[in-house]
Amino acid sequence: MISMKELAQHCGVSIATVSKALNDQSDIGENTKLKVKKAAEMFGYYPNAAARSLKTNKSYNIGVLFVDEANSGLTHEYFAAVLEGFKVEAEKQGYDITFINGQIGKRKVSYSDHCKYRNVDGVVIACVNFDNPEVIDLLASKIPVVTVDHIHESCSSVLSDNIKGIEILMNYIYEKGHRKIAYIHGQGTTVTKARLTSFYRFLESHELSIPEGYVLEADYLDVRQAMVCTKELLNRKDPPTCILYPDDTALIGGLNEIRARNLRVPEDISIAGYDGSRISQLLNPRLTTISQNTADIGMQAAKKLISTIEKPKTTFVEQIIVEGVLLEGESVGNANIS
Amino acid sequence: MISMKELAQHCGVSIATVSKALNDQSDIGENTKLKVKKAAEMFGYYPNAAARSLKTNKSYNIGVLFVDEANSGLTHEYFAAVLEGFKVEAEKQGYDITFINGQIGKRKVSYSDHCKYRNVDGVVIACVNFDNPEVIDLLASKIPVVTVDHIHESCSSVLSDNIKGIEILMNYIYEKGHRKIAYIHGQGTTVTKARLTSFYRFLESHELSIPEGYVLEADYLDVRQAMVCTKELLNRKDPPTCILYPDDTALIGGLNEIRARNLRVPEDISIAGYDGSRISQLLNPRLTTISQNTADIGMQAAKKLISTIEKPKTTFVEQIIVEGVLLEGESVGNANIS
DNA sequence: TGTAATTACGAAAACGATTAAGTTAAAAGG
DNA sequence: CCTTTTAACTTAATCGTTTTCGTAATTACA
Repeated sequence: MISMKELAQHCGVSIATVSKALNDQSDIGENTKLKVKKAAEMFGYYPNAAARSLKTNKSYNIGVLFVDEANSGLTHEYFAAVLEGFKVEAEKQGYDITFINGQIGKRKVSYSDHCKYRNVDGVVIACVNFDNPEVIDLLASKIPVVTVDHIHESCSSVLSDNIKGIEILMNYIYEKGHRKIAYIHGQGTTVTKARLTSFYRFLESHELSIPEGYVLEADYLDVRQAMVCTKELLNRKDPPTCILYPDDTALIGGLNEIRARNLRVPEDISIAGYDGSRISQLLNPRLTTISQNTADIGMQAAKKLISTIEKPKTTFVEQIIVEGVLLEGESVGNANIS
Repeated sequence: MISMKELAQHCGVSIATVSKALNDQSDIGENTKLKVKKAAEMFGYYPNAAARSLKTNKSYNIGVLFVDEANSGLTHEYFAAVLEGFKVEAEKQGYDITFINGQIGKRKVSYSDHCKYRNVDGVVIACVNFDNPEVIDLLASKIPVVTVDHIHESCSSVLSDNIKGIEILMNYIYEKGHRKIAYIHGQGTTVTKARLTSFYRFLESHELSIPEGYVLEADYLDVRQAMVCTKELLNRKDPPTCILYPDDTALIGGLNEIRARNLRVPEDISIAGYDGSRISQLLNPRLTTISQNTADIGMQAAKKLISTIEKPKTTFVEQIIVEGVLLEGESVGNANIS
């Protein structure tokens, strides 16, 4: 409301002095600084973001880019949770958050142009499709970027530890005596690759071999596809004793198919999810799943991005791996060793 | 990247001409306009948001304020879905979205100061606690506001039709033969009041009377409290034949309690949720619930807010009511009329 | 005491847009 | 043919900051 000009008048100094005093510049006397700061406090002065941004090329604003082919946006439970963690940390450090999109007014522009238009200091990208040319374009730009769950050579990323996640999960399942383990996995993405690799690696290191057709593909969060895959597995002559799902939601599709056949979980068949979503712990039986520490992932992303923004010279590009934990529910039981 | 100055040089006109041409002002010749616009297109020119905002006091930026006591933020499924709807519509109309919070840099400020700092053109408030003095302060400010699920005399609001929602639901339940209907309702908020009123009104108009203790209070989304309430109801000598829950998530607490007693839904007892959340349709049995049209609520809020911003004179304060629809699942069965 | 260095501040030019007011040239009017 | 309108620009001020450079006053030093 009140501007520097008025503050300056009140303090009997020039505008320049006010600016410098508030920014703690060295060429202002201690008592002047105090006087100005007190007046600013009194009048409830705060700088005009636009003016400051215009002059300094710094907006204290961070862009968030999220595009998935399903256009789920904020309704994507995992992403929303990560973003919430990101938001909390960013705000703590004095940054605000603005969504990046492909428009300026009525005109269609690229994501990177939108970022420049809003002059965001950096961008966090969490999106399924990193092949999108516009996303690639943004990654190639000068704007500091941190990606979530995707590795790119030019920027830091925060990754949920999918390798270890599957490892922990498989280990638990193995210990329970399961040997006939099927994996309905998600599609595309770095995440899928990591999990699948980890899955095969586990099999290998434990000298397990699974029949052809035990590894199936279904979209993330897609209940119907998971159901179809489950049906396929259960129809086999050699059905698995345990099925891994791409995520907790998809699992429900499988669960419904299982129940439709009057099979009990975990007595007749074991199932495991991924994500540690809210419902996973509300279902009956409670799901055994890997809980991704979304709040931490978000926080780490914010910390890294802000560090990249503020100390570009001393911040290196790195991959930050955030471990998940096993949520031991009741959906994986002891295998009937027959 | 390229500024008006450079555009002007290229076109051989003054900066003012460029500005006016791009803004379609009447005192610029048609051919000049065309020339400028073409050049702008060619060079990929877009205005500098900060400069424009500074000069015009318009930011094409909308603030989003969400504070609930649980600090669930974006992980709040209902809010996230509403916000997504809001975002889509706002972006379509050329507005960006920024989260409002209580900080500028390292300093604590009020929400309304934060809004002024970022110079947002308007704010959408969706929060449980409208008694928060800072929220009241913001509502009292000059900034255009639209609230979601809360009525305030000075601004428009978009409301899920809780009156009708409960009415539809009760009607359905009634038609199924239920007469002993219990209601575990949420706490505080305008929403709760509307639903509760509608509930009682229905009873009255159908000359139903329910025993003392059939109406209980439990926090929204609180699984444990819902479980406790359910326990209390089932322990009665005259247990209800149908229980309404504050929301689909809380319902799961009740469902678990019901299952723990080896009761079947809906054969032994019927239950109904509220929200039409994603899981509600994944559970077995599928929930009978009221689906709130979150995308529409968000869209309406955005439309109203932008209209208030752009045409303050001709836009009136109003309450926009968005109807929900009954999602008929299998959780409400025919009452055993005994 | 005279000069150099230091301290504390102010004047003014940016940043990139918008816009009121001024200017020129052509068209219109008598 | 001269004056008035109108059309089509340009000039320059402005939004609220930051920052470079300049300057006055004080202090340090020989």
